[in-house]
Amino acid sequence: MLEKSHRHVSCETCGARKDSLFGSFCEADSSNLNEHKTCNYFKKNQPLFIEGSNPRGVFCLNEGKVKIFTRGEEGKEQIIHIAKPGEIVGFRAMFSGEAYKVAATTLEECNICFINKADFLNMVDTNPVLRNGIMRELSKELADRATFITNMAQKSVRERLAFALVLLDDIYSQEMINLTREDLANFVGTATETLIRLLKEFKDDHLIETHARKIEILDKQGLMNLAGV
Amino acid sequence: MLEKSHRHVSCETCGARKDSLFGSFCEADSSNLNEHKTCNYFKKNQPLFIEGSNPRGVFCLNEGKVKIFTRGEEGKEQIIHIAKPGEIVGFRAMFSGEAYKVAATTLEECNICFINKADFLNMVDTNPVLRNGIMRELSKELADRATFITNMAQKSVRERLAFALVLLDDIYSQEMINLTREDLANFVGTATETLIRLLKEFKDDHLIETHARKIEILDKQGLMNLAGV
DNA sequence: GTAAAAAAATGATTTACGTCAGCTTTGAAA
DNA sequence: TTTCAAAGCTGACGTAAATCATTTTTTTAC
Repeated sequence: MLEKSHRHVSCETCGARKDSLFGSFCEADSSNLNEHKTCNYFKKNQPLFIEGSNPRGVFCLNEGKVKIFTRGEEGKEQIIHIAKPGEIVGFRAMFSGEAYKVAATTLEECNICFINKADFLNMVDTNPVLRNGIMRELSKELADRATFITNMAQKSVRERLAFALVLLDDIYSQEMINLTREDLANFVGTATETLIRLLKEFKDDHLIETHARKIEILDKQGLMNLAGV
Repeated sequence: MLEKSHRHVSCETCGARKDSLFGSFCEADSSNLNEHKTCNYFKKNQPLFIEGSNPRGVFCLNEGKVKIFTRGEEGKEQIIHIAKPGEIVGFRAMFSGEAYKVAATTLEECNICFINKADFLNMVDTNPVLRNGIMRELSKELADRATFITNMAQKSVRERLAFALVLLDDIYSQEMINLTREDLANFVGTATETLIRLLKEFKDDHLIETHARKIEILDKQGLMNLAGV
């Protein structure tokens, strides 16, 4: 499935681009973008960047998913976001002038384009539509994270898991959710054992079904009710 | 103390401006800003804006502090940030094109300037230094919130309280921390009773002293160690 | 296809923290 | 200065969820 896409993808014809911040690009912009990007294959569990390193450019997901996470004291991951094709990863640190505070690692085999810092910043500087898109994106994410914080503070693990499954169902759209139990626990913010026990309860309640690692959502509305959304 | 500042403040001479996103403004910019702002007095516990309302402009804090919060299911507040003089509040929603996802309420008597949306956006559009400052600010806050989420997920209430007190000590600089126990609990993400019990433990350990509502930090390094920072 | 390693699952136990209920202190307004 | 509601504090108690230990299943790599 990745076989076919494990090659150079042109921005002009990239299906993922249309959903991205570059979606509004005219032909000239797209072709310019295409000349300034490189196209790379990443295998599963391969880091795009790690905490503390200096940003050299941005990553544009063409195929596959990427987890964005920080590490707590004992190195335990807290997954902040899971990025899907069309998303641009790593652009926040372009503007802060600081090293990465988060890390990004592939969750599956991925096809990812890279645009170096100078080229990207130049595009942002000269393209008001892109710039506004980025500011809108930054603002929306800020609001999302406020909700995330509130959920962590006030909801039970059961409610947060239900909420996470609903979010993941959108991210994985037609596919089934395919994360290790540990990654899922690190997204929900709980212990792996607790997560597994709750998944079983959700199965008993016919909200989900599991196929080995994969999770199938049977009753999305039921999960939303449980999550209090 | 507020008496003297409860009047029109000029941007050209505003002490708080120098620490703000408008800090780099030249004389012409400052005077332009001054003409486009209104200066308002807010009493304690007065909302600047509430969740779900539509943004009409931004608020520039000249004196006093403001809490930024969301509400969970039963209306319980989760404080995301406490803004101090020099900070500009409410500018994120300017770019997202959505209603406020958070609310802002004064924590004390405040002197706050208001710049309406069109004027502010015009400044952002025409002033690259301001714009870059805003993008930097948005990015940094995004990183801060990732840390916040991780703390909520992985740290104990005791650790989070220690961390919060260290943060608040910076925000309140020379003054003592002066928040209701409930607000402090809503910042740490815990129950008021639990917060009070932990404050007592911190007192017993000579990390803090309380003077009625006010909290004095005795051993900041000790708190940082406890917080794991 | 098989072996080894990694991940998932289950059980037993502990505890940090939330909730409820009642009492005391504080500070704003009359 | 007095009053009274709001805020602060304390104790008793229950439970959600973490931790640790072990077994079973799945995945990976040869």
